[in-house]
Amino acid sequence: MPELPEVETVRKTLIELVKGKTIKEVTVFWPKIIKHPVEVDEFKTLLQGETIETVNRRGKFLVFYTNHFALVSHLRMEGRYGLYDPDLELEPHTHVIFTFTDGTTLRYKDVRKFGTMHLFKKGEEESYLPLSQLGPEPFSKNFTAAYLKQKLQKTERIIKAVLLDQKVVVGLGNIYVDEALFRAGILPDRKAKSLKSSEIQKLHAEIISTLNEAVRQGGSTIRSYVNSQGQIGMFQQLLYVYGKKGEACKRCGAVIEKIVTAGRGTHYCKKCQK
DNA sequence: AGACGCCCTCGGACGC
DNA sequence: TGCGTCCGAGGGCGTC
Repeated sequence: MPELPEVETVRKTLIELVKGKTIKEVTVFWPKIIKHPVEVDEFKTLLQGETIETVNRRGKFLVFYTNHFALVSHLRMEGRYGLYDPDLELEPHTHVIFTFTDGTTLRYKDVRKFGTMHLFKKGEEESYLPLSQLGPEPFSKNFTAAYLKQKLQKTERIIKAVLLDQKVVVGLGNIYVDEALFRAGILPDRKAKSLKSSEIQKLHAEIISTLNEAVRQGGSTIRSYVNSQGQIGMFQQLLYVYGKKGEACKRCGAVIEKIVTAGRGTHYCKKCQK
């Protein structure tokens, strides 16, 4: 389930595979992946002859830039990109194929068909959903403890729900929210409002350091995540609570609990987190 | 403002 | 034990 560290790792590997390639043809087997333009034929036609200049990331979205367009792609849980020889047999769950003028193909696979693609004229992508409402990048100077404090104080929601909200800060999903809250020693179902300044400072620092370490490790491979060159991440070895229900806490030895809160499976240590 | 349903598939859990 | 069935997993957006 790609969150910021996984998407960043995909971006780094993907850019090496596609930079400078020119699109000859686009094939779409599952049109519902394409959210904009509404007509899939238009999506295919607009991309013909376009050359990929770079691949950026905004939150958990990949953004492919061509001469004239920005292709905004979300992998959701199981979306994957890979470069293939055109005569290689199509694997199951292949939904979109970009065929390049050099004969290679970029294939998008997604078992659950949850992923999305939006194509906009370059420069317009930030003005429309899905990018228009996003909060600051966690590594940017705009994401300060003071900013986070202000966001936490004016909501009735629990802290986990707030951290999952991409309008507040981008990049955190279920894994890294649970991990950052563990590292900060904060229970996931605390009211966001109830956090003290010292706790917010700690949480802010742990969000950044957790994501930073995960990026350095190439992300976490929990179920199926691999980067665009088929390599798994290594950060799962450094997880404290996510997916550890019933196991001993690495810090105190207490049993890791799992509850459902904010509509998500939520893991925590009742001794380390207050 | 915030909670909830929907999208989608399949592997693992569960029951007989 | 083996097979069939069911449901949890999750991000973002539209709706209430």
